[in-house]
Amino acid sequence: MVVKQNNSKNVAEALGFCRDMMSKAPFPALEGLTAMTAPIVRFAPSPTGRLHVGNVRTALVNWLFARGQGGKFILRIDDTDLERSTKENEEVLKADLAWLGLTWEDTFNQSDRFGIYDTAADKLRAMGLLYPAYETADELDVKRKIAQSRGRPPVYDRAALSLTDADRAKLEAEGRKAHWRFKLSGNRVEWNDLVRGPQSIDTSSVSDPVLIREDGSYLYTLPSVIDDIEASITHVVRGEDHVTNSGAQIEIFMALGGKAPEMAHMPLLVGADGSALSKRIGSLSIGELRENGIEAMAISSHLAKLGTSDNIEPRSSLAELAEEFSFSKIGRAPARFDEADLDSLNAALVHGMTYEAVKDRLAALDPRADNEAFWLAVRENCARVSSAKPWAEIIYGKAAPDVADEDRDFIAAAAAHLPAGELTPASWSEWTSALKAATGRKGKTLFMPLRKALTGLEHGPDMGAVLPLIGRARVLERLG
RNA sequence: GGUCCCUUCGUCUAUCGGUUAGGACGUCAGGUUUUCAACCUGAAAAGAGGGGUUCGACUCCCCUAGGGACUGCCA
Repeated sequence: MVVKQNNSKNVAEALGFCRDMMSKAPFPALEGLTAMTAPIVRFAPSPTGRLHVGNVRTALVNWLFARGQGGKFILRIDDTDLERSTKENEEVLKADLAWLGLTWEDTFNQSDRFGIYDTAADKLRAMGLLYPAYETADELDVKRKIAQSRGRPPVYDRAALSLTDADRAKLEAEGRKAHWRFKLSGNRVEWNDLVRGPQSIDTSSVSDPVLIREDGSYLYTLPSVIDDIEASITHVVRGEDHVTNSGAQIEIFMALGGKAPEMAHMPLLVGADGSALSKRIGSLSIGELRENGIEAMAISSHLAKLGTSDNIEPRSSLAELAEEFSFSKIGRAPARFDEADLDSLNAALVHGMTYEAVKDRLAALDPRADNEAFWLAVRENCARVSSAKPWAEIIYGKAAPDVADEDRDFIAAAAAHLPAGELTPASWSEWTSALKAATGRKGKTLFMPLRKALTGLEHGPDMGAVLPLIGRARVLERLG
């Protein structure tokens, strides 16, 4: 990949012109235009921790959009912060995405590309768009506080712009190192956001973004733009916490000669209580969810539909979700993420899962559980696949027969009336009918003692299906 | 403080000036399953508040309240 430099100015201007026209055009025209080329999108996590629901939603929406349009999904590892990024986190992150089924066409690490960023930074310097500043973090902090106390917006005053060469030499001699800021145009930047509609950011109300730290390392902004240009990203889809950034980023896109991609900023998720999704839920990692027995498709289904005009219902494949995906279905208000809702969606999904879909996991749970009749009998009593495990023990292993004193004679009679031969799904009703005739018991008093004697529990899957699974030998043993 | 965004049943939402304000999840009731779950049927359940504009406002405008984002040498 190479930074495209040629004709940058003309192209940028032309695109800027188009962009203006488009932002004033009604939506259908824009959608028609963007739908013509297959999108290339990227998900760009920092490997500084585990994926959480907010991240996953962003990844998912990118993936669904790209795949729904026959496009490409690129995984970019934003590891420019060498301090906090680890290879372990990166591996876990990739494993989590793979578990979710969010496969990528291409992946790369920003940490492998510092040379490319250096080249682009030089180019910006040559254009006079990247300037050195020498304020320390503390000094900037003070400036901000003063501005605020005067009721002024805390925007960087560009003092560094009026530094002379001599001033700079002096500062450097004092041992100060420069950090580098991008010089914003001060114009209003406009774009037509795929979920928010026409947007504009007044870049005069925003500080010139620092692109390069004092230690020479890159902040998120510049590498992100460079990579988006080189990877030919057509759509940047992310959370609305990036809306303000977009102003500066679009200007950098233009400066570097790239066409700024289409943008879509989704409302953020909030917690069940309506507060910011930071602390508890924000830390709710996909790993925890997975360990809690939540299905990947339950997570995907919930996250894909939450905050959209579609009903929140389980889907069994990402392909279905991709087919149903549309930016136009996404609302603009923050949506509440409630783990309890995810749990019930998960249960609904599990109730309908086929034996084929769970076969391997059943085998891992308990080899005896790995048969279709068993799964079909117990799945509707399972809120998660792992809930099948105790049923395997109850059916195939040891159950603790629970027989009340007043039922002893009845249970003895039951043993005597068990239908002959191999037990089938029809055996249960034959058996209970015979017992009803023989003992005069009916209803709950007929049924419940049998269930408790055979399973030790007062609840559970349909006995008609369970009885043949327990089998004649164990039935007699438990009755006896 | 400033900028931007948002607000319809508990939750996710439909409505794009005229509707008995619809659906889904959840809840509750009934049915069914001789249990629970599942399933079926039904019910309760909403326009944040206040001003306008209009014959008519959930819908358009303003104010207030509440919520969110940004305002970083984080992403």
